[in-house]
Amino acid sequence: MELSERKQKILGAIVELYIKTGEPVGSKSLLSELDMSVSSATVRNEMAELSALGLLEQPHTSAGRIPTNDGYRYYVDNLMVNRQVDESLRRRIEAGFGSGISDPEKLLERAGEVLADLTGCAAVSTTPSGEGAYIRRVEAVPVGTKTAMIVLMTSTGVIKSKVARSDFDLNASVLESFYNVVKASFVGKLLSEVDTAMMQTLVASMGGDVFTLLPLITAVSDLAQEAVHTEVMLGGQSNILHHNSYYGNTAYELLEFLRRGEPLSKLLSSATEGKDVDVKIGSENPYRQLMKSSVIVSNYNIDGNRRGSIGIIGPTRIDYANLIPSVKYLTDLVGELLTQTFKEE
Amino acid sequence: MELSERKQKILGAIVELYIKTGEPVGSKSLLSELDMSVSSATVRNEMAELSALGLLEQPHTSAGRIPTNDGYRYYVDNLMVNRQVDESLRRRIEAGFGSGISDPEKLLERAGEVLADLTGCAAVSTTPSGEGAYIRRVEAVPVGTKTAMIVLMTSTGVIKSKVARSDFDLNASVLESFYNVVKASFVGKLLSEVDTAMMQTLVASMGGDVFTLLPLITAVSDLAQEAVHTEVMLGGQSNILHHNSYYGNTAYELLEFLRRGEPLSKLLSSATEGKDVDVKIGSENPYRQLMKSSVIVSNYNIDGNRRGSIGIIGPTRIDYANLIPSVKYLTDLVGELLTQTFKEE
DNA sequence: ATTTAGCACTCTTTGGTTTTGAGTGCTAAC
DNA sequence: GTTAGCACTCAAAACCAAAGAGTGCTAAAT
Repeated sequence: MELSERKQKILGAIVELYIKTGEPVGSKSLLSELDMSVSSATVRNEMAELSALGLLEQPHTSAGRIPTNDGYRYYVDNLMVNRQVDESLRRRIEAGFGSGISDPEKLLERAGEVLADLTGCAAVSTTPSGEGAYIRRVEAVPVGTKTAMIVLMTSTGVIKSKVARSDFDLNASVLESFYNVVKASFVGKLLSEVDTAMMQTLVASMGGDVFTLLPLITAVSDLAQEAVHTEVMLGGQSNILHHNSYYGNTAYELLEFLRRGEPLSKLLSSATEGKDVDVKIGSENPYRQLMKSSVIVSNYNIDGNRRGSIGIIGPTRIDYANLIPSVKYLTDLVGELLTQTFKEE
Repeated sequence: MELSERKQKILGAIVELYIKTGEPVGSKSLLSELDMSVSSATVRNEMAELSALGLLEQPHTSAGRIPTNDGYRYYVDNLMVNRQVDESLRRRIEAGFGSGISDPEKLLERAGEVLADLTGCAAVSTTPSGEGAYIRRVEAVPVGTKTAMIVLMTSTGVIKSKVARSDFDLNASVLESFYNVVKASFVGKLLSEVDTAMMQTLVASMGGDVFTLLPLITAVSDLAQEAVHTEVMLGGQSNILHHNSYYGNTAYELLEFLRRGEPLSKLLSSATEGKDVDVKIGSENPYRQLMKSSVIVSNYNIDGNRRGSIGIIGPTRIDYANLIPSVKYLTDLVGELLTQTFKEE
């Protein structure tokens, strides 16, 4: 869509003013913000044309204009200039991580909280995906004569644990054969390789040990499954109230929607293919509950591989110019932290 | 405070009716619920007296009565009969835990979610306190030539991990001396014994190894600190909206308050000394933000020792008779699950 | 001494009416 | 193409009246 320079200037100003004030923008109040040597009537004509193009709309006939989804989209794609993440903000972000959290789950949770505080939006973050990660180590720690805690650690530093209960005494020799099996069949394997087929052939090949070891081995497999799954975490829910106090009762619906991790997970993974930062505005979102919200998501990479996402959810009239860079900055930082921590030299 | 039998009956009925409907209870509507052979005027007189005693109040002169905090308190202490947790509810609770989550942190988080869903309130839960727990095992897993992931497991099944970075190569002999130190000075120790004093004497006694081992040992100590700390988790925030849509704007304030773990933690630990289930009503709570809320908290025990708490936060007009037993039931269940899992036979 | 019927009074809620004012679209002149 | 002017629209605010639920009080009844 081609717009005259003047139309662009007007559209941009309306979007920004509306983002700032939340009030529909009228031709006069727009002029007082913008130094243009034209009259309000001229602006009105332009606004009428922008409306006809579907970029602006009116809540009712005698009100000012607000941007439509397409209006925001045009703004984000063509008009907006990303603000720099300024020094003080950077410091706040970095301070938010405090001293070396190295558990990735905790780190990502914290990242969500930091982002939520910073942006005043709800924030989502996912733990690093286990795709491509392999099993680095497995331990069996006896906690009783017949029970042991199985601990699995992946190459991405994720640690999962679970108690396994056997019908037999877990004496030294049993543990030894357990470690043998683990060493032969699990350590170094990709998490995704540990599936039911693999387990079946493993069990078939085990012979006599199978009864004593089965519960332990099963636990290892369970943990591997768990570690592949990315977990979705949500923070800053209270911020939604802040925004949606206008929107009436949708706040509850939105919060309720965000509680369910599964749709969120889809949202994050579908987003941001290829692009640096993905912005979905209002009805561009695939879920009814997000029709009035915008979602800004970015991926973090560990060692150059995309491993997870961090994003924020806010009203469509969100401060794109400032927040998109913020999300990007935080995401990159998280990627760096994780890469550094788990770099294999 | 002594009340005539009739006053008790009236107060109880008002509390229950108000809890059910949320509307101030008038003398007539009360009579239609209650089969008493007196007139509304008599009831009015009684109500006036209950008001004078500070058990009832009126939102405005010409409205029905609602219970005051003291009114609720009297009801909970003297009038209420705990409902049984019925079969279907038990099943829902037990189903909520699915198949063997044995990571205590995850289990408690899940418990909070289950409780929130069940009660329609926000729920808080704490991870098992490390007080009295000892260090069961420590592992150092190399992730690079100079970095290792330190994993610590406690007797209560809590697992904490952290990456330690050294200036020296972590070769086999370094790891061996690390394990020696760990075996001698950490394994079997109470978490609370690992403090700065203990660390200082340890470092002093270490001699030449100190430079290579210090980062690793420090990490162990950090993890022990972390493991003593109970973590507070919050679930079901969206439910607060549900209730507080009446209350005006307090919902945001409340949510914002609940985000901060620290006051919550105090709340939980101060509560429920000795008692089975602790109920704090409105202004009985030590925080301004909770003045209009009630908190129902109960402890769970592992092996007979109090280890943490689970509770719900709702409006003062919460269904005490049903929810108090529910909280109790869930708490006991969690205690049992954790006890079973980590029982040392 | 309680209980009750009756009544005047209070105060929120509800709904309708009016006023206000920001903002528009159109027309005609520049 | 731009602008001044003007009639028109419509949400929001202000105002008012009526309705209704509920009370407290008094005086009679039990």
